[in-house]
Amino acid sequence: MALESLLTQEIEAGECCTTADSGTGGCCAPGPVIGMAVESAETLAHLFKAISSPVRVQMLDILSRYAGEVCVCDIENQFDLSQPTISHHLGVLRKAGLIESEQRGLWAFYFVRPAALEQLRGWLAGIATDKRA
Amino acid sequence: MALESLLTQEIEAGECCTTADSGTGGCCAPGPVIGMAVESAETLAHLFKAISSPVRVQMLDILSRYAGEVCVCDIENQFDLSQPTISHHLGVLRKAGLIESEQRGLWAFYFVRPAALEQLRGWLAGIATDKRA
DNA sequence: CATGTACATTGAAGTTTGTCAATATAGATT
DNA sequence: AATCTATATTGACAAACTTCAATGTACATG
Repeated sequence: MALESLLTQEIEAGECCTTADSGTGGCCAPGPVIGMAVESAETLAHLFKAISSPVRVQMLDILSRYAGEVCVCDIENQFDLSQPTISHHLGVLRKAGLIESEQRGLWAFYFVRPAALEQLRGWLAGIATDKRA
Repeated sequence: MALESLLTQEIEAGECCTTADSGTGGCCAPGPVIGMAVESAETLAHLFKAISSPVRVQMLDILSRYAGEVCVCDIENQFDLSQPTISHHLGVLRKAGLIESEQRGLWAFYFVRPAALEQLRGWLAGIATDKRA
């Protein structure tokens, strides 16, 4: 209730919100109430973490442009990194569910998985932005 | 040229791509050619990294729901974390350009910045997904 | 001005991440 | 079978991240 009032009321001097200090020692809203589900946050954060490296951003970019048609050695050549490191980054993206691989003969071909991306798009679309900034 | 051919040609046995070993010792496409600009990747990765923690995902969620109207102490109460830790996470989001703060008397009110979010939305929208998965 | 309150910064400890060298695996070639 | 080639895994180390206690800052109040 603290927050709902905040949205419509002016803040009085001496209180940071309307239900200041409701017994628990805190100044404002009590416990974890207003946030999203914790598991959702963890799932999303895990996906974002997988894309939180420039190398992996570029990998996704490459894989999306040449969907399913670049072998790991092609990807390897785009970076100044060792083969195990490339393999590691692909593994991070794969374990996060963002990409998938298909073995063809001696080579592995990766491609982007739509489902995971859709989750990110959906959440980002729902993040409303303030009017003023 | 290696990759363009890959998209239309079948892979011959014994080669992972059509221009295999063009003198440099590699098997496929040479140097960094097919990827996006490195700075773009770094910028995007930096933004994604800022959202790569469950705490910060929840913070963005809260800030978007109660845009510009939650003080730090409100946010603080939603987590089982110390005040400096909350301040740290807000700082990460702020330094990444995802949120901004406004001081009102004794309290600080944060709100989401549309520009940064739009960058992420734009890139994610451009990541094409393969037909098969 | 002295004190209290909201928030930020600093410093330190434990954990995670990025990277590579070395090694393993598995399919292809001879 | 022996060898070669593409990719994955393991182990190790440095860098970065998360967290908290302690301290600093700035506004507000008595």
